Amino acid sequence: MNRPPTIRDVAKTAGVSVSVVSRVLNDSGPVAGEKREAVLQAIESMAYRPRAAARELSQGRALTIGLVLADLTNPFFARLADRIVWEARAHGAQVVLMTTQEDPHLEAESLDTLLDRSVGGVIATPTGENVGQWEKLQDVGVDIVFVDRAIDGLHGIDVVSIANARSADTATESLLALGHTRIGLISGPLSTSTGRSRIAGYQDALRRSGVSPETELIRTVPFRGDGGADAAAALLALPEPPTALVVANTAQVQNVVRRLAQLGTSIPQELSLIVFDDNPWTELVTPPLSAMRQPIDLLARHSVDTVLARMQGRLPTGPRVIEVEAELIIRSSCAALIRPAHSA
Amino acid sequence: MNRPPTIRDVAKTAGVSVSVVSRVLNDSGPVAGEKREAVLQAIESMAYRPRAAARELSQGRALTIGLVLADLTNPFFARLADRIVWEARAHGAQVVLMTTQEDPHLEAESLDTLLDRSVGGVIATPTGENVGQWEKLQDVGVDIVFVDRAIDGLHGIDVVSIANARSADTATESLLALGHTRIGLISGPLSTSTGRSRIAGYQDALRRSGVSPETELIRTVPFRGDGGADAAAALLALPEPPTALVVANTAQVQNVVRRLAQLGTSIPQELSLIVFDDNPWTELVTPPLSAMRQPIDLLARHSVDTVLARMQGRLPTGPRVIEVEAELIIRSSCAALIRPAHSA
DNA sequence: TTGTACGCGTTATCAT
DNA sequence: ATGATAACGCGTACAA
Repeated sequence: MNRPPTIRDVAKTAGVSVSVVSRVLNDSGPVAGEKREAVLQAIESMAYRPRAAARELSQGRALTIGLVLADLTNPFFARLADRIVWEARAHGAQVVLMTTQEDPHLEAESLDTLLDRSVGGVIATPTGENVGQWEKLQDVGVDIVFVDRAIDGLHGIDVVSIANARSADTATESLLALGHTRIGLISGPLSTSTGRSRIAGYQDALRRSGVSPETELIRTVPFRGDGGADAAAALLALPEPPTALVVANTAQVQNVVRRLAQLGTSIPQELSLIVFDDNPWTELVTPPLSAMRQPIDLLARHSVDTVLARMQGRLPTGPRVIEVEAELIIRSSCAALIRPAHSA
Repeated sequence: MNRPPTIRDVAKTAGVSVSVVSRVLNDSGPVAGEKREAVLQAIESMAYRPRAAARELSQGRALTIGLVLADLTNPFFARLADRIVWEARAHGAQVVLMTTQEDPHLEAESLDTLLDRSVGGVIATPTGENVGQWEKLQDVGVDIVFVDRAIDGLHGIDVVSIANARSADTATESLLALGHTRIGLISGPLSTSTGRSRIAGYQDALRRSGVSPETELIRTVPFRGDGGADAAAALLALPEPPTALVVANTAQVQNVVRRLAQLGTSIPQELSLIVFDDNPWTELVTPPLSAMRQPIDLLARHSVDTVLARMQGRLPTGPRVIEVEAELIIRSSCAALIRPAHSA
């Protein structure tokens, strides 16, 4: 139980004043060469480390990033968290992690807590609610970056995501190229830009091929719950079921795939399938699934870069919107349409 | 950019002194009923929230838990993190997350950082190195709980894990019951108690059935890298390959399964398989894999309970060791041995 | 370069 | 028994 040395201890043994020590620590002013040496020496020998709490208190802001994710059970978010922690560390920033479990109430609580902790910035996958809360955070100067999703009613917030419209377009197009015209789409809530963009991309691809999008083939489901699985089942139960399916709600991929497996739907014979987000297991299932691979490391890098840049005030005003490309990985879950669907 | 109210602001508008406010806040002393009301009122109306940094600074310790995990890419750790964050939140504690990527160097860095942040406690899956660092942490009064793994050379540290020996025993026994006698084992490093215990359990089960454990069938591999996959391949390349395999290195399950899939080893015909840790995808692959399910929520709950209890000094001295039971989930990756192996 | 006030919640001391 | 006051913890930043 040793009391760690303080900056004053260092100053004392180095024979200088605390300000000098602070100077060399943050390189925030001129220090005589020898004095600097003495200080470095003292720091080294005493194994001095500045206390984060003290720094935060005086600066009113911590070099800490609040990471507010939906849940770590989802491999996509888990890997995102892994990379974000990694990137943050590389920049000397810490990450305090919170999960919303897609529950706006929990999200609200988390935001309050982050306020208490006076974090400098937040990277989040918002639930879509709590607009007021987010604004309050902004109001006290916390920099916010939404990653993967953005929500309505909130302006001036940086967003890092994949090119959603283009990705959905690409996926849909590849299915069209195989002769499919009845292509189902399971996507995220319309309250998120992600959901809307993916639907738009899907529709664009369809129209380009002269296929008119049908409402019954588009299902938007919440990020959490059995919605995705149910939607898949419902689509298959349609009088004229789709011959191909795009699961563009990243959070629901697992549920949908599981349900499909339970239903014993033979893939790709009965149904061609493309899922959003490529996981280690997508190639382990039978058949290996074609997937839109999201460059998670890029999402992570850009989010961290953006928050940190904002925190250090080295970003122009006005929201920064970054889109990275997803890549279609072709495996064995898509087949050419043998028996074309009745085109009504 | 509003400056949040301080405790003195609250005291002022409530017409009392700061001590009174502090009293009601932490309920650390008697306060007259009406005054208390006034204070609560003021807090409410001003939306006052105490700054965490100030509290930490004065107390020298934060109600923050450092969570040091190997990596979140592994679904086991990801789900563990998810539950730990959840449990911590339920107790009003925050979690700062760091990953070691199984690299002792990164781990050392993380520990330093945690020291700076004066976290009250740490929950970790240690790499096995940095014994000195861990001791230093202990020395300054940070409470440490190892979860899932424990390491040698470090005493007086609380450990929460599954009953490793028994689990390996159970898995092995179920294979023996199917007639297998040449059962391979891929386990974690011998430097971890986890690795050793699982091997011991495996051997016990074997001996109980009159089968003498053969060294060539036991492979210990590091938590990271291709070791697990290579070990699996090596086992299958043996002159007399095993007819069943237990993958008891949780961190390597993914690698092993992937390699097995690449090798086209037909399961369970050529090889019966039991893996440690049950994931959403273990039942999605073909065939669905039998697995030892680890009660992740219990691991999380007990680790959080333990650190917090320690932090609040309400635990007797002497390390607390908690073991929870894992459960064998039978699916379709194990079959009775048709053509018994030559018993030499 | 140095001295010192400051930020803010906590707690010990003192007065009522 | 209550409430008020001041000192403390520690790094930062500005004035001297």
